[in-house]
Amino acid sequence: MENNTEMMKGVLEGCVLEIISRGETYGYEITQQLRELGFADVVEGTVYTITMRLERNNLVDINKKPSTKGPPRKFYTLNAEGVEHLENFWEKWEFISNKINELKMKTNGKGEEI
Amino acid sequence: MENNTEMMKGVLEGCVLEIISRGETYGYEITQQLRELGFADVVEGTVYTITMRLERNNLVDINKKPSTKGPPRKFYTLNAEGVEHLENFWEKWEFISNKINELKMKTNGKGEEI
DNA sequence: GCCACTACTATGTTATACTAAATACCAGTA
DNA sequence: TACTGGTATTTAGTATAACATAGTAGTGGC
Repeated sequence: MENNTEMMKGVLEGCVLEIISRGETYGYEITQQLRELGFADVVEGTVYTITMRLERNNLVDINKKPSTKGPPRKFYTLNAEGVEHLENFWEKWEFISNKINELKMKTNGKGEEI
Repeated sequence: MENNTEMMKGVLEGCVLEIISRGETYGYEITQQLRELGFADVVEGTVYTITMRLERNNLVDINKKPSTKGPPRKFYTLNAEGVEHLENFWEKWEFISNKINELKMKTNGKGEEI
């Protein structure tokens, strides 16, 4: 699929939060998980700007650990605020995706259902 | 619901295309329809920037008609390219919203389903 | 005349994802 | 040793889209 970047705005950060919520992880691994999940062309730079933002907004705790495969990793876990933020994200997602699916389902005329 | 504007990026234009596809309509009416659909805080300025963009990208035909209630209205209909663009939008939406819902449904661990 | 509603336009701001490049650590190998 | 490739983070700059806000204009009712 071609260029989805605009449609990813506002949701990619939520996806990263969700991934972190499942267990301590770090930027490089998050990128790979996103790719496995089907967001094939998400690149590292994008994920790092998000994790940096999460740091700046105090939604994560940080834990630096050495790696046997390269430079040290910065592991993230969600703090209380992060968890709240994530719940909030899913509520927003539910709300908006429902609205859009409603719009999609409705037929012609001026609003009658199928 | 508070601030969803980032999450609307990339989808609002698609919603406007969808509304136009259901019959000739104009900016002010599109705004009201979006509000009725639940996108309560979409303002006129936003819709007009979208319709201007649709014009610029040649996705719509334009038909100016007088109104008994105010200044003339610019009625839009989708042209062939606009229809194609709309179909494309819904494909992207299906793709991305499915991915996100998959992510939402999966539990902890490293990828096992519930 | 004044106000409310209808209707469009234009300017500047902000947030977010992307591009691209630089840096760094380690292991294997020629 | 030097080189390559995979792992891992940082940062500077760009593009895009939605938003806020203000301005312009036409109509009808008080």
